[in-house]
Amino acid sequence: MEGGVVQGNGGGRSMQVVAELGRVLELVRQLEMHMHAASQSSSSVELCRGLVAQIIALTDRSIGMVMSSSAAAAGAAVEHFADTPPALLSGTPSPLSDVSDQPFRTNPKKRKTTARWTSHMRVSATGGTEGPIDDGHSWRKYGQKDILGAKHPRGYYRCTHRNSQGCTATKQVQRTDDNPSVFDVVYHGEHTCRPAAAAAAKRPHAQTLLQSLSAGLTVHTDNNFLTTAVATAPRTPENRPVAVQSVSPSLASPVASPVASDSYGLAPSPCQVTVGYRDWPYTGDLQEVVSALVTAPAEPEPAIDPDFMRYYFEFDPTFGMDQAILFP
DNA sequence: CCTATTTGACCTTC
DNA sequence: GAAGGTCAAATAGG
Repeated sequence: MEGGVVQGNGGGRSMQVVAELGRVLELVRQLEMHMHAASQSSSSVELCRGLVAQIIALTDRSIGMVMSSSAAAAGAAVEHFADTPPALLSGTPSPLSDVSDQPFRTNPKKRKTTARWTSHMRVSATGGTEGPIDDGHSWRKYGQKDILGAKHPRGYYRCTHRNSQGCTATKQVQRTDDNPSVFDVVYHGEHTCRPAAAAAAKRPHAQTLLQSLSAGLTVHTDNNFLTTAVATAPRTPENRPVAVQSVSPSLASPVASPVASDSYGLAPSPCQVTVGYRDWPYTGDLQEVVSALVTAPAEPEPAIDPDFMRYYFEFDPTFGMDQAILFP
């Protein structure tokens, strides 16, 4: 196993949901604003009611999109269920959070496990008969169990470095009933092992990494290198796409974003940035990285101060990006 | 020979 | 007692 390749999820449906949730977020912010004024004005109360109705409708629609895409997920790719580590969550409970607490299938007789699930995702394998994706770690199978009500047995894996390095990470892999080439994978615990030489050797070449990142991010340019990056790539817990991990030298003038989850500012030019995946970072010149990642044609750019480049990376923590920009 | 997988037995929890 | 999770001896494969 471990020879499979993550297939893209098309991105279209995800992007729709992202757009919908973005509007929900905006409405909630407006609601919060008007709620402060609501005690003094009856028109604000009416406004709040209207906003609540819109939020409910949008949320319903988003949930519907997710549910329908899950149902139609035959052969499709990666579904990342509410697994983002707490530190990365914006504090809003996910409507899917129930799912992560119930690995694989709901079973009233199933014993409760200690709440240490770290990740639940659905992955598909190319070829159909191979195991799910190689997630960058080496695993050793230590058991298999037929599960009541499931067509396929569940495999139990632990980190190969459990004995040598005391790494306690484990995962469970099970084919879904609907589509045998689609696997449910539950990860337990965090890897504490050092990546072996073999794993390090799997690191893609810089150009490959950038190409992969380019395929996984929707990046737009606007005037003055204004860019927007939204992660759409399938990801594993170990390798979340990261828009920008760090900027060096540090920003000349970080600017507070009008939207809390966004970050933008002026970067000195030349400037080194680190992008890529959590375990596979790539550091390069900002301009080079941006041009490598850009998928939308650039607007004609007005003259800017050659010593600075303005950049803008949209940051959506719910989509598994670790961080947008590290302000000094 | 070494390492990984298989599989029945055993353990834990409900 | 049932179901899920883990252990460890037997086996397979390089």
